[in-house]
Amino acid sequence: MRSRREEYSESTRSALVESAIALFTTRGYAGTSLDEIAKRTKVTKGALYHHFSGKQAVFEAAFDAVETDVKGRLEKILSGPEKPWDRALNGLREFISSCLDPAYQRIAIHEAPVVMGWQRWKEAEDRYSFGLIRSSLQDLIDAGEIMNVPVELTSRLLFGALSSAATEIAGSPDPEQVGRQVETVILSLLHQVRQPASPAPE
Amino acid sequence: MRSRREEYSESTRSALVESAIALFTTRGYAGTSLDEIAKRTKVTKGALYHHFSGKQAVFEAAFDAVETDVKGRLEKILSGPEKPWDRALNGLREFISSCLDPAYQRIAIHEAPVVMGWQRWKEAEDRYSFGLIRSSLQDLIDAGEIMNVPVELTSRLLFGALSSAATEIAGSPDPEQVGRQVETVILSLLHQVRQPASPAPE
DNA sequence: CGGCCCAACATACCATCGGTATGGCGGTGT
DNA sequence: ACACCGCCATACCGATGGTATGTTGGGCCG
Repeated sequence: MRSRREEYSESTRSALVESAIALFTTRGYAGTSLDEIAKRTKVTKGALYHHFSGKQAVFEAAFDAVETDVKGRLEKILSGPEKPWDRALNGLREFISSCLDPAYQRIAIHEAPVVMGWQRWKEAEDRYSFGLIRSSLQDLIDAGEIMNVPVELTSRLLFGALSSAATEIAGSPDPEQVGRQVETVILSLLHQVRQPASPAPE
Repeated sequence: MRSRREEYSESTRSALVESAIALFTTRGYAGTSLDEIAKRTKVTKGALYHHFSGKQAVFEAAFDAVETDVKGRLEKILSGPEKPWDRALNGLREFISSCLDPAYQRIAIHEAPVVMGWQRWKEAEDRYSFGLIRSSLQDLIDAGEIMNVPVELTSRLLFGALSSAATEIAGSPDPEQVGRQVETVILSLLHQVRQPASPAPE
């Protein structure tokens, strides 16, 4: 049972997270003050510190929010009825697309490793988008679609490449076109490790 | 002609940079105060502000130092007498090796994009390690060793993948072994793109 | 219904840190 | 030798993350 009290509390908390996402995205972690976040939410710093233990905690809540969002969309696609290779391909497109979201890109990709520390970031990513990329790769191997590459490491390489690519895409004047280019390059690499079971369809 | 005055000045400046590199590497940008840097160099903040316009400038000087170091080693290898493919291979090994340096990894790879801003970082990287990677790739294409991939974009992907890989290597209990694994995976991807002249995608 | 309790905030304050303004000492050119 | 100025020290300010304490209003018990 949720009392009115708890409703209000949850409401202000999510409002704080929303403000944090907006400000962290535009001004970055260091460039945003807690007073700003509080002011934008129309509460005081006291309220903020009631819900979060500090600035780091606020950031991690924002990180959690954007990651959960992306993870949801990816999971939906990756659990579809298509064949493994097609699911992976759609997942790839969706991930690139997600990386174009300024919030995800700045908070989750760029600032998170620095703010949270690489160790914590890596552990967190295991439960979010990176985890999905890795399991997708594992699926492709299990289905015999591609060669038996080292999953953990290859996932890292892929994730790093895609993250860089996403930044490049977002910074380009024609994101759509560069996006397709990225897809082409990635596929032209992946195609090479694809098992000879199926001859190249395209 | 360098007077004693200038010698002293240059000496303190480089000492400041050295301290900055050490502190930024261990505690990160946000976790390091200018007072600490000054204290470690046995000068005051006044001296620091005489040589640098602010904290950002100190960081960029540190960035410049570590990047110049890596660039020097890479250039030496990449201008060797070997064939393009072998030079690139050696360059790859050297870059991976360089990424294992905690200072280069944390300052140049992780914090720089956040601290300097992605735009400035990208422009700076063009003049350092990324620039060398891109020109190496261009050389391979010019020499007909690999397919005519989009150089700019593929370099970004490579750079991103290698950076992630380097972090993974450095964080592993057996860096040497993971390092070789990275080399294997990268080569197994690139090696397939290596071919007797073939037409290009758009 | 009345009064107590505690979660949910607000207010006031402190320490630290980046940055600035100013002072002084010593090398250097004339 | 004398003035000058680069090199660095000292003192101070405003902003910001964090803390300590005050206040209010909903929930619950008698």
